[in-house]
Amino acid sequence: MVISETVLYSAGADIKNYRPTEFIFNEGEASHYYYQIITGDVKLNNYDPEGKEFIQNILSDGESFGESILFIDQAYPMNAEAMTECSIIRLCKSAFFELMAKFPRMYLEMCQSLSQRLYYKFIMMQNISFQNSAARLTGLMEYLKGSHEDRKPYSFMVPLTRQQMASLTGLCVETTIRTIKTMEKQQIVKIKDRKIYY
DNA sequence: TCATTAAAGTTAT
DNA sequence: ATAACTTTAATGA
Repeated sequence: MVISETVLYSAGADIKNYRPTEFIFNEGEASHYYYQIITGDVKLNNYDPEGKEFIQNILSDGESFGESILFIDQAYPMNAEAMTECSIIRLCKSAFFELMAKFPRMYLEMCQSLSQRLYYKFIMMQNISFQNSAARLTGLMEYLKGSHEDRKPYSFMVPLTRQQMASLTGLCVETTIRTIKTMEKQQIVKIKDRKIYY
């Protein structure tokens, strides 16, 4: 979902800047804002009691977040944490709904955006229940490559660290590394300068 | 098959 | 320099 910045400003939005590792909102809090990233990367995550992170999603420039909970009266089920220096525009709940009411076209786009998120969640849930590390990782890479033009093998550089891939698939880093290595031997991926090409 | 632990090398800040 | 990331190896569920 991308709403033009001018529209957001005239609706009363403001900008907030965040430093890496800073939380934009926390699990358990009530949701009050629609957030849209101007620049930077944000991850939606959870930490289990032992402190191990599970990343729900990673978002970048132009993408929005937090809106899925805006429609219901529920606390956030995850944290939003800045991964880089971030400039984020936010619009409060009431103004957001006024905007949606005023521009049906925008409302439709919002539905499409939510649908897209749901699709991602569904795919990833299936991936993770496929009880085997190689399948989980290919599933993740296949999804990421989906938003990429070139379908050829090795044409897509996975824009994630092994650590992040592990946190997205619920695997541990070491398993991720080993699995990627055997996948390289099987010619499923190529590795160049530590970057993974799929 | 995978997580965990530990130890060490590498890269980024 | 120091933290973050990557890698290898041993061990156990």
